[in-house]
Amino acid sequence: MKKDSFNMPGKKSTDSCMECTSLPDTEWQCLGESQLASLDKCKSVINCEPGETLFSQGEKGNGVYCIKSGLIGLRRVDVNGNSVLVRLSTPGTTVGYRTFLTKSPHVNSAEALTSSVLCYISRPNVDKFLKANPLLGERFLQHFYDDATETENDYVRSLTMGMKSRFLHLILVFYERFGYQNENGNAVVDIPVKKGEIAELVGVRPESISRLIDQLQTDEVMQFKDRRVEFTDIEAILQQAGATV
Amino acid sequence: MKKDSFNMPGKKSTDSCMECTSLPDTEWQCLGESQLASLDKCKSVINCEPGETLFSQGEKGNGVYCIKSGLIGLRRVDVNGNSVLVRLSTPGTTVGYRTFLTKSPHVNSAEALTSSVLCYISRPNVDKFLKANPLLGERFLQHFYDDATETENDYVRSLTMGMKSRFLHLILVFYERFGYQNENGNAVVDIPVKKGEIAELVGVRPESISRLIDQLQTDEVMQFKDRRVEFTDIEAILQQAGATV
DNA sequence: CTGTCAATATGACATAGATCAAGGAGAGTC
DNA sequence: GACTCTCCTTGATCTATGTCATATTGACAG
Repeated sequence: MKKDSFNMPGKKSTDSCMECTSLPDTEWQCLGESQLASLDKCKSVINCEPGETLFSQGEKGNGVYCIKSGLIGLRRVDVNGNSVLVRLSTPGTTVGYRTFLTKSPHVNSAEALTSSVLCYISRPNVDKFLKANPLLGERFLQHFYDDATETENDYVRSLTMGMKSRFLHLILVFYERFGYQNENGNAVVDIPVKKGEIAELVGVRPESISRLIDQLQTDEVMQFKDRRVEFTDIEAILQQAGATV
Repeated sequence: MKKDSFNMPGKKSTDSCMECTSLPDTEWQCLGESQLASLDKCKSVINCEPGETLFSQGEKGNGVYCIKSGLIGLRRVDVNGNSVLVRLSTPGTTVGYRTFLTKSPHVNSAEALTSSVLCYISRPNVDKFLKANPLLGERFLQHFYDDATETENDYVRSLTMGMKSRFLHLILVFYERFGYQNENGNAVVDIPVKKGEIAELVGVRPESISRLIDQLQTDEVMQFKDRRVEFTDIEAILQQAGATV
């Protein structure tokens, strides 16, 4: 539909796992060279535009998607149509692996939030590698553990802290992954999602985020320019991200 | 400190796993008779009074506790001292197993909410059984999966639904586990925790729960007598437990 | 039977977010 | 350059829940 700048079907040069810049961040890294080569042969590379769905909640899992680049959101929609972004997945993360731990269908939908490149590995092939290398399963278990712990943290935060703290926490998470220093030596992040998606991540309405950003700017805590955030009062940010205010 | 009606140190008759009424609900059930006999020898039986702590968040895990009877609450206290009951564990559940999946310390504290009887199995012994019977690990993984899914559900509920829906959902969970029909054919549950603990489970203040119960009674949705709840309008309960009202 | 303590209830009030209704503002299209 | 869309902002108002201070109740101790 839109520009296909990232869709270059002919170009296969970066499709090999061994050359993938995200490989070190993946569970697959524990596979040896020969197994990685075999993975190359059975995987398929997928280009996703923002809004495209990888799988939907309720579907049974047919394979996993390893993120090479981009950003994937795991979304949950409840009976009343309320949508929450439960988790974000960045390059190196494999999404959809949970249905391999048990036989249950997907509880969340996965959708591309930015233009993303993914490698799809079908269920039988995943099973093959899991069997061939027990380490792989352990890695996925560790990943699952980390996800679950993080969700539990988010749960507790949602019950004990206000929107402001949760928002600042989220911004700090983005900063950890994507932040840098600008020419003034100030901490800066380019938030990879829309404001409306921030709202879905914090679990509030977009209007509330809008007003909060307003307040943070007049309080000179941080400055927003489009999706670029510059931290002007790091102390306040760190303090309020942990404390109920 | 209090009456020791459940503390009968001399009485060993019900200490055997094979005779434990909760055995069928445990992961340990997959062990054969001989292994269960060996488990009997290395476990120790613990009687816990309400308020007693099994382990605290931040501690490293030294073993697991299998609940024979009673009720255990997993509690998380945040930096500001806000306490949340993240999860309840009923007989048949083994608590503290998470630290066996990875090497991380406990993220929650575990405490007895009612008089409880538990069997403690030390880390080396757990390791021994895990090695001897791979099925045991699988069962714990399944359990972990279910816990994580439930926490994710709670998380979404906390973001999308009001106190009333979350409260009713909790009551229904209690009903599923402990409910029965009374002489009038009405659904009844004896809530196993204090109102203040209900508040911690729902993630609100005790005063709010107090007022909510008041409202539910005048709306003739349910009647409370001490900890006994009688459902008078099941339709309303089911509907509002799912819907944002 | 009275004092004490924990748990719960009640009332008055404060506030965080939701809701509803308009109004910009930027990107792609004609 | 005007059109339309989606995304975002802003203002007015409403409501759920928190807060704080003060009862009440029931269990147990002396």
